[in-house]
Amino acid sequence: MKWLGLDWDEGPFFQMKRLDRYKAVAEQLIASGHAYPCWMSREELDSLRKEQTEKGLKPRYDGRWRPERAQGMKKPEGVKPVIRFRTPEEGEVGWNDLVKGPISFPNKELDDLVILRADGVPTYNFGVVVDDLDMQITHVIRGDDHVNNTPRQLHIFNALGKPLPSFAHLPMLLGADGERLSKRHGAVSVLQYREEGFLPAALNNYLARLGWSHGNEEVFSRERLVEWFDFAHVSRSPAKFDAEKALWMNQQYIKGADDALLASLLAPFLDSSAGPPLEKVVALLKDRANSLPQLADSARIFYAYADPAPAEVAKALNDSTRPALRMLMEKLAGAAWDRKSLAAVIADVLKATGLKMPALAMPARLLITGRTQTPSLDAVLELLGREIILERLARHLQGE
RNA sequence: GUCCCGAUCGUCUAGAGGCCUAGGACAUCGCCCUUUCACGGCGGUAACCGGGGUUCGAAUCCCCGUCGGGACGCCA
Repeated sequence: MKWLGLDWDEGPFFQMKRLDRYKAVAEQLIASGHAYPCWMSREELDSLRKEQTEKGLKPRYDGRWRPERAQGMKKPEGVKPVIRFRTPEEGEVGWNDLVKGPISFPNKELDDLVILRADGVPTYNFGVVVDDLDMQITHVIRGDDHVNNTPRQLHIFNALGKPLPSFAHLPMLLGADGERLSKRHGAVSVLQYREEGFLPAALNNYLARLGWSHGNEEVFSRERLVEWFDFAHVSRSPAKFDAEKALWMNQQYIKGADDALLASLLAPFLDSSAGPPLEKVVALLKDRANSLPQLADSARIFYAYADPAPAEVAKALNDSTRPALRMLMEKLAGAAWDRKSLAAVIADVLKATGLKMPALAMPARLLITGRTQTPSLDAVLELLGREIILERLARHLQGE
């Protein structure tokens, strides 16, 4: 969350430190007839569920320890009971979901959920209601997978005589394969995107855009998102994460990022200790990278020289390029070292030899950087410096 | 199996009954720019799941089907 720049107002709070509070609320519910102790064992529950499933029924607790039914049932010796909520058996519960609209469930689909375990630890559906109440939560915004928990929580709010918060259920995120993306399936930590060289602002923007929209807007700042966000435009169906588009978004942010900032972010991906100032290199390259590792890789030509394959060199050097490169080398030895002058030197060589730019620039790139895909030759020359350029050209033209 | 929710280009989406000959973005294809690769510019291919209604008129509303997702724990 810190990496993404998402901050919070208070907490964290630990439920284990609030056990007394949950217990007190549970007792209140028991006193008002909304909850009751249940001594059914896990084994009994398991076989009941198995039976129901085999009959094609929904597996549910049957309410056998409800006070009005437990007459004559024998409490097992020395066993602490769990506390169950007494869910209404008739009617239905519903709410107006901020993103999905009206949703309702028949009460007969629900069962009497456990709210407090025998050891006094609250279960999720009970714990969050107490927490939401105590912390004065106004909007419960969570994943679609919680839609089915909402009616149970609604009942608890009602039993406590408290007003309901607003509920909003956001669509699930699916992986490229259409499989749900979650902690338990296809787990991807957000931090993995940091490792893959995403800028937090880019990921924020992409994620915000996934499942929510504001007309045709694609690239927008966090401030804009805050200004524009509304539940009405949250989509109601799950969305697949598209790595290609995420990368494109990242590229938009890399292009617009500050050179010095980018240079500092590159540290984990590149050793730039020997060579030109990384900031200048970044300025030259940032338009053509969609991730930090990719940017680092294209920057590497300035910091780590790898000899080109001899076969490539042989292909690049022929009777017209060889003398042209020699001429370039000679002129560079005495040239003023700024991009404009260097461009003029290159133009001179082209004029004198009659070669086209690519015919000279491609072999020059290969000899100087070991690669054929680099920024403009004059820019590369300027950043690398005279000494290195002359040394590399000489190395390959030597003895020719 | 039961219940809940959903469905527009390959993907993310715009769309609140006539502004839709269905718009934008990513991807893809072509052209231009060009010192290679990118960036950028221009253009193309490409979608309202199916069937019934309602209406003068439906991508938009209703019903059924199909498909997709979610939930059915003393997990959260």
